[in-house]
Amino acid sequence: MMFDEHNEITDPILVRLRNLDKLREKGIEPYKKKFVRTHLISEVRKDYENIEPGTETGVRVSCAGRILALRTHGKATFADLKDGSQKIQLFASLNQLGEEEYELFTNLDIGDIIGVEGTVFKTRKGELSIKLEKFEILSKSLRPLPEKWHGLKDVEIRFRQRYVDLIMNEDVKQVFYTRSRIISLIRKFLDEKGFIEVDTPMLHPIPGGATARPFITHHNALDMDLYLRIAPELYLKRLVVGGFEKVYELNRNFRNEGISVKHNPEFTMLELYQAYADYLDMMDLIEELVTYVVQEVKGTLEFEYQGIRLNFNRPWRRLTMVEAIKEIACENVSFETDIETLRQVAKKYGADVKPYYGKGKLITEIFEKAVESKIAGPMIIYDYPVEVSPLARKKEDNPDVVERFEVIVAGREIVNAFSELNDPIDQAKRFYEQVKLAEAGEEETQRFDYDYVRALEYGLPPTGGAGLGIDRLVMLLTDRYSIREVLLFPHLRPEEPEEDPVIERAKNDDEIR
RNA sequence: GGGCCGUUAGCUCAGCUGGCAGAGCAUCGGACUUUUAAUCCGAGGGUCGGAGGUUCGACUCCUCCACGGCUCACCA
Repeated sequence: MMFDEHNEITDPILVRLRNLDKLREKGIEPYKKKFVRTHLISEVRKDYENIEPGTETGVRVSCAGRILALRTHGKATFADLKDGSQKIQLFASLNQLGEEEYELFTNLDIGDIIGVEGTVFKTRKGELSIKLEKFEILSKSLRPLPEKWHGLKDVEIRFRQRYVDLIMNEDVKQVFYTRSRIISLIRKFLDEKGFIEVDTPMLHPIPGGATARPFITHHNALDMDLYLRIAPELYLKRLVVGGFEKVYELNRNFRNEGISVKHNPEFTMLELYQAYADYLDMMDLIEELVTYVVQEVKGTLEFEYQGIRLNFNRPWRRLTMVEAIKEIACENVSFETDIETLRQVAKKYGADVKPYYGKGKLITEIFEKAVESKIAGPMIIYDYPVEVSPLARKKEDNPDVVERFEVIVAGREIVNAFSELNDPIDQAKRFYEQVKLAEAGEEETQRFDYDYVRALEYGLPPTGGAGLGIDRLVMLLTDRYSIREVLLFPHLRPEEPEEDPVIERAKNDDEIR
């Protein structure tokens, strides 16, 4: 019900629409195009935070921001103003503003965006404030903000209307400042090492570079299906063939898989490739990169993630997959173990063992089910089975495994890296093995990419490559349990449009016109 | 996709074994020139997520649906 028995408007949006109308009746335009401010609120705070209570600086400043609280006391009113940098108290008095302006100020709604001009002073209670001389409504807010004390907690509203979450929850805003910082630190680190950032296609005719189900889309003019990329890997290595010896791409991948606390359909990856390097060089580079970022962001290399103690001091512990299984799960398995035993062990840990799984896949299953989640880390797990690594170079003294490693932190993979397979004949064989697996019924396999093999035929220098999951790194450094907390707009099902009095108003205006 | 849990005023939440729908904040009206979760007086505000069903009677029990959370599976 939007009207009560006295025919008063009770719907909060209608109340605010009425307030908007009142402003327009007074000839005040509530949506301005520009406001020149002299100070960010943080600058005012920085310059005058230390003045004594009761001090009038006489210094004039103009600031702008959103009203988050209003405390009226008859002929004087306090308000909290928040801009992108900080919050400050405003003091408005009838004396200073005059009757008309003062009434306008007390009738502001919480959430309104205003520009102010006044002098800096500190109240007797020691609150740094701006004594208003002038103010201007810059944007009228038509929707009530959540309650000031409990704030916004409803997770669904927080994600659907992230803008409200960001207004209300400073810690959420900090997560995204940190995210931005992490990304720019990574770019800075790689740029200084002589890497160049490149943009390769997001629309792939063949989804490659990873094992995952792709999103399919369609190009109308060419009448062809295209896939949103699942990884940029094959394009980046083509660039190494072309002579870019240090390249990286830091951008989105798309995978048509389940959504969970660790998975979003689109997520951000860093992939980097360095010519004339191998996976051991990648271990060093990744250790250096990650410890640099951790130190810059956390100020220390030892911290807790969700109660798990992490220690990023170098060198990180390095174990082969088989060693890790032995040490952490106390299972003595290897490529020497007969396949039936491997199957039994894998099943024991809950793996869904398919008949066509070879020893390598079974060992990987055992590692993932029995070991991975128990590692605090960071720990480097290396010597991955060739069976699960179709793009990595085989180890010279052991053809069962490849020169590949993953970095595990808090039970999760955050880095995957290897010496790139640069033998075109071997690569073609691996693609054929993937095709055979697909025929055997494996749902997720890599597709045969003829042009990629052709590129290798020209000669890919020995190359080391690595991929780093940015979202997961951000989760670690911001201590967030869910990936949604580090994505500004995590994927959600569409909602039913709610009734919106503002849109109703717009429709009615149209009818009048 | 499976399992478990949740959805009550603008927000945060109560609401017992089925019996008149509640609080705080916000809003509206009034008082108040140093408050800061301002205070004081007064008032209004609900399709109890949606649709069915059981019942004399459903926020409460049952079924289905929607959305969300956690979890398992696929995956990073």
